[in-house]
Amino acid sequence: MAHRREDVVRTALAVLDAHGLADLTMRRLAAELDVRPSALYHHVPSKQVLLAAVADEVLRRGPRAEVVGPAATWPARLTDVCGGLREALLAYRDAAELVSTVVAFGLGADQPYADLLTVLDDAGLPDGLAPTAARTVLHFVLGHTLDEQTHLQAGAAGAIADAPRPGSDFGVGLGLVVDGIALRASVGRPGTPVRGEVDDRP
Amino acid sequence: MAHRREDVVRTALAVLDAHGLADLTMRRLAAELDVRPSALYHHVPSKQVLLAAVADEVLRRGPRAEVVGPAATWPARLTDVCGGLREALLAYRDAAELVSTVVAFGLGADQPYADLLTVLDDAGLPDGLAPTAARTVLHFVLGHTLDEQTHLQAGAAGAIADAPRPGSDFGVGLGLVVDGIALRASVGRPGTPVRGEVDDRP
DNA sequence: CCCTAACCTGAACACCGTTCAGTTCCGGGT
DNA sequence: ACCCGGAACTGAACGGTGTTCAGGTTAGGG
Repeated sequence: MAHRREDVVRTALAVLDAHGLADLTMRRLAAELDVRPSALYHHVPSKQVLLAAVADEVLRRGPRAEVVGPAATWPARLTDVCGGLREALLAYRDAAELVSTVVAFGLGADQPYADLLTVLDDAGLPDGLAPTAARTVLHFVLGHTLDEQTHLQAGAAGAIADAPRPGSDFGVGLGLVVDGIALRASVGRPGTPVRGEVDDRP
Repeated sequence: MAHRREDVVRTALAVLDAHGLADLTMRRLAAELDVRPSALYHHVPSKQVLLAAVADEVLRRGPRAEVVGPAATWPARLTDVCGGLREALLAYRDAAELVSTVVAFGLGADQPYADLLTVLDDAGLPDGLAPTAARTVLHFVLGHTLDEQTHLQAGAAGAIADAPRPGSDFGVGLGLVVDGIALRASVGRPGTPVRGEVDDRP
């Protein structure tokens, strides 16, 4: 059939979305491509690398929608980036879990951190605080969205008695972190704390 | 040999600490107990449940050191709880990864969230904000510590060119979140933002 | 027209979590 | 003293996993 690496990654994402991360197995993926499992190793050196590529693909397809322009205040831009990341993760089954582990083990998916750092570099934070702030925001977004997606899918299955997160939780929690950063920034001083709200439709 | 469930969990924790989560396998654990793998299923219904029990054991052994008294301000108590949780996770190899996944999938390890909620209930937050704030703090501590432990162990192995996190990162990042919460609290108003610093020895 | 390089097969290796019928063995009640 | 119940465990298997490798097939450019 003569597939290419691109086909493998795309099909892997399709299997992920349709059957979940636990069912994204090399044998299953090979069957979907009508190929023997060993053939996959001509396109990808290991499953780890494959998963990293799938994570990158999820983020690449995610809505990098610049809802607010580059002229907006940094809290508005930061909130925008976080909302886009969350939507990208919620768009595919188990994507939050996948991206979280890929990020945690440093196998790829560096774009979100880079994006956050770009925005925070314009916030006028004290020296060296921007990377720490970026990591703090990233930990929140990944942790929250993983939590949200897990409970969402648990609710979609038969698991009753599983209290779903209030839909506004993301915006509220993110607001806490953003305001904490704003306290250290030279623009957006306290007294006029920036109540960055995020677009939130389930 | 007549082992009990308690022995299994304790030995599992020892294997985790000595060889890492990837090597904590039912067969390996059985060998360590000088027993056949099937014997483990008389003490534990599945590996998932075993891992949850190990996570709980990690947290139980963790320093619930009440460095500050119950009479201290809530930001000080919150910082104390978070520092204790971090230390508990750093005390055993791969413990951050283990506890993070157990928490994320709701299989156990509820104590940290409960502890955070207890403290935040005294902060005088607007109605319904305390649980959201508790989850936000928990996501930060778990995410940060997982990151920290991963890079720590990557550095301990041969992986050079892996920039370790600055030791003060935890206290700084936590300070951001705590201050963001303090902005919403009726005690510890802005203008006197609480610079909660945490004990931080690597 | 041939040859190279990409692609793929078939078979195997060394693991993994889990199940289950049957065996061992010890402590306590009669 | 005897028996018995139950806890602990064995041995073997099942169906799965990621990965390796020698060899075969095939399409495209010189």
